[in-house]
Formats: sequence, structure tokens, C-alpha cells
Amino acid sequence: MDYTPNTIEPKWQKYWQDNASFKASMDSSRKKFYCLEMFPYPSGKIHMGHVRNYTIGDVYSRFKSLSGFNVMHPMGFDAFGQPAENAAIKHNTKPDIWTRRCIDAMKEELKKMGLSYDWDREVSTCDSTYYKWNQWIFLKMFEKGLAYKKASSVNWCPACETTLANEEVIDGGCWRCHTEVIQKDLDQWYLKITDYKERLLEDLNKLSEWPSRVITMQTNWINKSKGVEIFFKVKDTDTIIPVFTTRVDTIFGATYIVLAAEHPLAKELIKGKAEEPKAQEFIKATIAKSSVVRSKEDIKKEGVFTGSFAINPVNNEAIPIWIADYVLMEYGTGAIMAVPTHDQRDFLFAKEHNLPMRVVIKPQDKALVVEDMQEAYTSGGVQVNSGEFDGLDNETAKEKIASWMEDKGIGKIQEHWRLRDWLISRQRYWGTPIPIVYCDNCGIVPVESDNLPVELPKDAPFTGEGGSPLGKVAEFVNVPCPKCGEPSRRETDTMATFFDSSWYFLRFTSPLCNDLPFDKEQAKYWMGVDQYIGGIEHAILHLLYSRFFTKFFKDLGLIELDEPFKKLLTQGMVLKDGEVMSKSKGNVVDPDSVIKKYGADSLRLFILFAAPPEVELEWDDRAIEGAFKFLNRVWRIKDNLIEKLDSNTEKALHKAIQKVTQDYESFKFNTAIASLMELVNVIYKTGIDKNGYLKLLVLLSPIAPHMSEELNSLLGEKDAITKKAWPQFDKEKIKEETVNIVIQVNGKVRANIEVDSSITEEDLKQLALGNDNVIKWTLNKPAKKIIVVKNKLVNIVV
RNA sequence: GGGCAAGUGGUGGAAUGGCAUACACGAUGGACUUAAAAUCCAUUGGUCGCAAGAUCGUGAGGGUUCGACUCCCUCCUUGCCCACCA
Repeated sequence: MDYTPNTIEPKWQKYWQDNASFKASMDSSRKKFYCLEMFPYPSGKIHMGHVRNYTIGDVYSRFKSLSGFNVMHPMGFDAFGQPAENAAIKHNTKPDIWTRRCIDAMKEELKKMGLSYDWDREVSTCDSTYYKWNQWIFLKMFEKGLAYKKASSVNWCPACETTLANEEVIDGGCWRCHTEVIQKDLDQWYLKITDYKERLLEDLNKLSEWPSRVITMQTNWINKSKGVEIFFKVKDTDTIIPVFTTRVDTIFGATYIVLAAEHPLAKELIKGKAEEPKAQEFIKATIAKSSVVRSKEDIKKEGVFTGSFAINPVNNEAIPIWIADYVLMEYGTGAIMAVPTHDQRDFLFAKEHNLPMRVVIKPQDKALVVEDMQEAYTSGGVQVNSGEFDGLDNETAKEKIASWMEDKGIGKIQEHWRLRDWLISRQRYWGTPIPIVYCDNCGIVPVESDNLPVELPKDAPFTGEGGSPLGKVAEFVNVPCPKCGEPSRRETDTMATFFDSSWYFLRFTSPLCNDLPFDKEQAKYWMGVDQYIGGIEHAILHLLYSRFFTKFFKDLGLIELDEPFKKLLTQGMVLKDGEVMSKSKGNVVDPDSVIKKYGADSLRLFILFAAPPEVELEWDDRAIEGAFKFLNRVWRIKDNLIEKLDSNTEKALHKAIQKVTQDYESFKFNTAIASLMELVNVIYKTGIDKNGYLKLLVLLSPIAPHMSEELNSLLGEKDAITKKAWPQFDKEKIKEETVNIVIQVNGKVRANIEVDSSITEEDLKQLALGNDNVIKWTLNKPAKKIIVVKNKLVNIVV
């Protein structure tokens, strides 16, 4: 009988479903294991990235389950978002209909992969039973002052007609449609994630099982830096311009000041000056450009003189005040002190506009002359031209100048954080309505939590143009004020979808809970997520937001833990011909067609065997055949089972159990598969008995679950393979009586001997010295030194 | 510009201080077959050699060590993330 995955696989998928093989229930007598892969956006079709992500999670999950853990392995859909709106417009349907269809299609494909999900826990963020709790969480945040409204200039995508968080702007374009982003003033809802910045930074220390690069990226994102806010007085006035710097050691070299075009003082300073008309025009032109466009490196650093001067408080020098496009209002105080000799941006600007320069830090061993400088000197060195601080090294000077300025009241030591508040408003239809009402009498009024959910109207008109579709639905917008009952208007913005995905892992613990976002008892048992698996592209935003929400829930008393994800694996991308698979490059391999041809087991095997999980994986059409061939090889063993296992094969089996177990545990699936292949190669030479074969099948079952179940059942086993126990290896059986010892002379391998593993060091030395080849290579020279590494090698140095 | 990875046969990769290239793909040869496919077996880093064997070899150069793909320094290349963050 041949191996026919197309008949075997649906059969076992049905069996698992009918027998609720992967249903997880709380059982405090058993050790739990919560294995989670990042839930997908339901595009309707899975791609190889999904296959890789979910196969890794599935193998680990099945391995943990066979090892005795009470495993929870849920799956759901991150179903709100803009593509549904675009698709609905394109296909003349409605986002919810389109999304539900996509979810069904995608679920079918996921099931065809044979993934061991507890589908009873499925959640879709577009269900009102889910987004009701988004609204509840939002109201709690509003109550605690963590959700607030701010009128501000925001990134605006003209194509999507929606605001974007800075984090969502990629290379000056919208992260989804790549249209160039412009600036627009809107009243926006923000979440005050900055209230949690200390904890978000501090608690990174607790995440010892996260990849260090993700920790580094988060640290840099939150980025705490120490510096000094310096007070520059505008000459002949009482106006103060505060300026923040991390390089206070360069303060004596400040030769001008630069304000952002948006700086509130900019217009005031130019008033009545000869420079006013030119400066006015510059300000207007600069504000029109978005921050992202302005931040492009190739843009020339433009600026105008304001006609005003500032007094440098450390030496009372009057220095010119400029306005320039390279200074951004959002950072620091929106004004900088420029030190062209020691900052490259200032250097270029000063050269361009002929501004003065002065060296205040010079290298240890030589002089630094302004006229000879081709670029700013940004390294450390010795203070010069810095008054009483001359001669100090600049790091010491930094400390001393800072406290000296603070004592004199001309500066203030400050912490500066890079992390900013999180903009969650979207002028979109397909998202969670923000549960807020605007009343002429009462102002901003939260919807009563008893009246949640604020349902998304099913038939809002949207064309993709002209702002919020919800604003056009009268019966949605016009409601009585929850406080005074007078006619008022609902908020028509919806929430960014990152909100939805910031707590779904908690909802999985009790997806039907209807009095809180999640059940406290269930969450206490199942949380935190023992293993989280997903793409490196989520290393900052999604993980940071999820950490923020978790800390917020802790503060509400809903959970006890600080961090949601104990262990994190970031899988590498799937490439074809050295490039990321993408529709635009036309190099996409459709998983479904591979499953049709070779079966899900072969696809799973290939994707794990081709590379370790963390690194990029190169798709290879031929190697998938190799995976299929290997499964056939395992399949055929069933026809040639022998009665009695010989001791060498038995040893090979036990060694494989040891190696495969270790490798699964540490996500080294590629080498685990290699060991299984080696074992199969041995079996082809010597044969194996039924008992040994069954063990091999259990070892293989996390990777090729369908075939393993089929063979297990063909051999007459009553229990499904998912109910079996993980094989244990016997230490006695893998004990080696003899070991191979490498003999080196001066570090070069010259001989190889087989010795009893209990041999003493002295005997081994003598044996090595007496070896013919060793004698040949030592040429009777006396050994200067002999290094013996137990059970491995002898190195004779002559 | 900053940060983080990575660089090993024709290819994917293995080895984290101790026999470099496990396992697989591909290739070549053989067995089976009327034949092909499938399957099974063997060979497969370079150079020299009939062979035994020698010698070179993990991006480049240096260092530490009895011994380095592995640790350290300098450089090169590629990828990813971030970026006028003051």
C-alpha cells in the first residue's frame, strides 16, 4: 500500500476534530503550557510565512502535549483593518461579509495543515463579543486618564484618508499603501503609554528568554537618555528659549540656535525685523512638508535667520537665532543649540549658511583646527575654549557642567525619553467604534459600560473617500447624551487595530467570558504565554503595546503578572531566489498547491528541515520532493518489520530519542530531522521491530502528524498517537563501551584509535605515544606537553 | 548616520574551543527493469598522487591558544530594524 497523503490527511483531520483531540481545559493538577502563534490578518489565503510560523508552533505544541503538559494552543483572527474596506469597495461587497468569507477560507487552509488548534477558543476581533471589550478597556483607560484627546498635527495618508502613528510611516509613506504622508491637524485620541515608560524599560530585564535583539530594539525604542535643558534668553527681552541637549559638554561651542518652523516663538522673533517676509514664507513652506519628508537625508538643510539673537548663559555671548527644517517640533523642546564642530547636522548647516564655528573638544593627542575640518568631530576628547572646564576629559566635563549650570539656575538636568504616546484614532469604518459621546452641555462623555458594545452599523456607506463613513450614518451618530439626555453626537473615529491585538492572548483563556474581558481564574491558570512565536517585524510595536496592556490589567487587579510572554521566538522570513516572497515580485509559492501535490506533512517537514527557525529560509521546489521521499521511506518500513531488534539498532534508536528530544526542546527542528533520517538509514540496513517503529512514529508525529497517526493505526494500535507518551531513552542502552580518540601532533590529526571508555589518562598517553603514526610524526623528539581531553583527544606537542 | 544579525562544498545547512562540511538537495556511477519512472546501493571540497598519503581550505588580514568556523581586534560584503531623537 502506497503512501497517499491526500486520503490520509483529511481522514485524521476529521478524527482530531470529532475526538476534540486538542481541546484544552483548566486542570490545576496538571502543569499547563500555553503555546501561541501570532494570529493572522484574514486575507483569505495563507502564505509560506504563516506556514512556517504555525508549523513551528504546532510541532512545539504537540511535543509539549506528548511530554505530559496540559497544552493550550488557540487560534483566531485579527479581523479589523483597512484591507477589508478596500476589498469591499473593489468587489462591491461589505467589509464584514468579505472578512467572514476570508476567515472561513483561511480556517479551511489552516485545518488542511493539520494544526493542533483548540478551535473552540477561536476569536475574531471584528465580533462585537470581542470588540465590546476593546471599548470596555478604552473606558477604563479614559477613567484612569490614560486615554485623552489632543489636537495635533498628525501624519495623514491622503489615499487612505486616515491618520497614521509615526510608527506606521515607512520611508515617508503609508505602511500599507506607501502613499506619501502629509501633515494634517486633527483632534485625536491618544493612549498614554508614556505613563508606563519606566516599567516598560525596567521589566525588559525580566525577559531573559526573549531574543537579545528584540530586547535591544525595545530598549532603543523607549530610549531613556540623560541631558540638560538649557535656558537661552532672547537678547534685549525677557523671553526664554529652552533647549535640550545630551551633549552639554559642547555648550561653549554653541554658535547659533535653531528653532523648528512650528516653534511658538518663531513668528514672534521675526516680527518687525528686516528678515520677516522671507522668514514668514519659509515657515509656511516648511510646515506644509511632513516630518517624514523633512527627515529624508538627501534633503538640503534649509533655514532662515530670524533677525534675533540669544544669550548663551555660560559665557553671555550673543548668538544668532535661526529657523530650519532639520529641527523638529516633536523632539525635545523644538529648539536646539547648534555646535557645528561637534555635530554633523549642525556642521553641514553652518557650512551651507556660513555660520561661525568653534572647537571645544579636541582629540587627546593632537590639535583640531576649524579651517581644516571636513566633518564634525563627534568622538570624545579634552575640553578647550570651555572656561574653567578646559583640560577635563569631555565625559567628566559633561557631569560637571551639568551640575554647575543647575547650581547657577541656567540649566536643568533632565531625563529624555524617545517613547511617545500612542495615537489610536482612525477615520475608518472597519474597526472598533470609540465609545464616546460629544455633548454641547457636558463635553466629552464616555458611554456607560452597561450600554456596550457600541455596535458598528452594518451598512455604513463608504467609498474610500471623504473621511469617516460612520459620520454619514445618522442613527449611529445622533444619540442622547448619557449624562443629560440632550441630543449629542457619537465619536465617529474607530480604534487602530493594534489595540485589538494587544490583549487577544488574554481573551483566549476564556473566549466566552461575558462579564469581563477575560475570566480572572482562567487567566491566572493559563497566563503567561509560555511560548510566543511570530515574525521579527512585530519586535517593537505589537510586543510593546501588549506589554503595556498587560501592565494596565495588572493595575486594574485583573491579573497578577507583569509580562505577557515568557519566551519569544522570532522566526525568519521565507525567501524565494534570495528575495522575500511577495505578490509584487511574483515569486509567491502557494502552500495549498504544495499540499495538493505532496501533502501537509511533507510541507511541514520541508519548512522545518530547510533552516533553523530564526533565520531566513530559502524555498526550494526540489527539496520539498526530498521531504516527500523521506516520508515514503518511513512509510515503507512497515512492510519489513522484524521480530528482534539487534543491540546496535537499539542503541541508535535510544540515541535518536535523546537527540530529538533535546532538539525539539530548543527549536532545533532541522537537526532533529537529520537525526531521524540517520535513524531511518540505520533501520534500512538492519531492520526494526514493531515496538521500535512505534517509538519512531511518536518522535516523528509532531512534524508529520497525519502519516504517523495512519501508520500507528495500521499497526493495530488502539490509542491515537496524540494520546501516547513521549518515548524515554535508556541511559544504559546508549552507553559506549569504546570511544574513538583523535590523536594530534602539534594540533594536527595524525591518528585515530578506538579505546575502552574506562581507560585511564596515563594508559591513553602511553597508547598515543606508542602509535606508529605518532612516532613517525614526532620523529623521536621528546614530548614537551601532552594534552588529554577525556573521551575525545590527545594532543602531543613536540 | 546608529543598532542588530549573518558570511562554511555546486545548493540548503551541521559543528559554539577538540576529526570542518552531519543530514539533505543536486550530480555521477551501479543494481533492478524490455525501457523509463520509482526504489535500493555506492561516490561526491580543491590541488598533487597509481596508491598509501600529503597539502590547502569556513569573507580578508592580524591576535589569543597545545588546538580557532567557534574567542578578541581591524577591515570588507550582505540582510534586517531604526533614524535630522539634539
